Amino acid sequence: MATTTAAQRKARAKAEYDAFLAVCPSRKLLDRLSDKWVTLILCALGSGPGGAGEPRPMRYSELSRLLAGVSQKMLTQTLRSLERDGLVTRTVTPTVPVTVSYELTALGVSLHGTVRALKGWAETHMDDVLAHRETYDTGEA
Amino acid sequence: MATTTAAQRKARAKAEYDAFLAVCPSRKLLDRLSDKWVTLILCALGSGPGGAGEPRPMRYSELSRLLAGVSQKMLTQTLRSLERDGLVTRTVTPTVPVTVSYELTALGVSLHGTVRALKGWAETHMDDVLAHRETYDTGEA
DNA sequence: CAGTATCCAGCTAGATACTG
DNA sequence: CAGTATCTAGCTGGATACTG
Repeated sequence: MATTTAAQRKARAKAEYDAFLAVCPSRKLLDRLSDKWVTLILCALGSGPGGAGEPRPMRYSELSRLLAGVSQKMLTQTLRSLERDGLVTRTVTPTVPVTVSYELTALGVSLHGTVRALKGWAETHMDDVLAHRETYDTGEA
Repeated sequence: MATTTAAQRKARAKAEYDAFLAVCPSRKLLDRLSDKWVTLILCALGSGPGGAGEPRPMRYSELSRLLAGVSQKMLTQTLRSLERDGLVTRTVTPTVPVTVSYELTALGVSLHGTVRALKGWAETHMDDVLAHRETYDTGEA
């Protein structure tokens, strides 16, 4: 029997990894997470019919349409990395032509709130940031 | 007198900007926010003595020591962009040698919780991700 | 439909040297 | 201390063409 609960192990994990340290693997993970396409894909796959946080399976083509401007290369590459990291699942249905569906895992769902907040912040505070930039830029002239 | 409250304007802003659209300025803002150093700097400046969320002024050299591995160029560049966007303030005290202090603005504080959550998620779930990667990689062999 | 493969322009970011 | 300036290797990501 385990002498530590899952919650205890989580707490220990958080204490042991420190993204401020260059050598820490969590630094590299943070770097991967800090990606425009990661944020947008995770946001998209987490906007279920019941609202935010609920997983919503999406096809490759759906994603490619929703994430305007993403290249095939970046979409595929990002989805693969998310699959590798256990954040999304990739399900192939052998229809003709083939159908591929992507869905958030439990791990992916646990991150969804944060990336959604990031996207939401950018949209909500766009005007503030724009105003600050203008002030800064005219002051520098 | 204004016929709309600040809260109403915020809601409208959020509705008007959509980071899923390639042409939307919030897409570019999201891209800037999606940066390893932005996340770490914002985390650092928001870890006040009373805990998370409380602004904590830091000197350039303090930041450079805490964010292990950051180059002078990246630190300065990132701090400048955060200053331009109104997320941090830069205060120069004319001592000899000069002392420069960076501090989160109210806008910066409003983003702190999210970036801290991102950093925390990476540290907490590092083990899960690592486990998934191993499974994925051995399966591909 | 859902990719894979290849090429390459351009930007990024590290290293290095210098300064008020 | 807190930068600025410069150079460049190499990685990123877009464009393009092809496939099961």
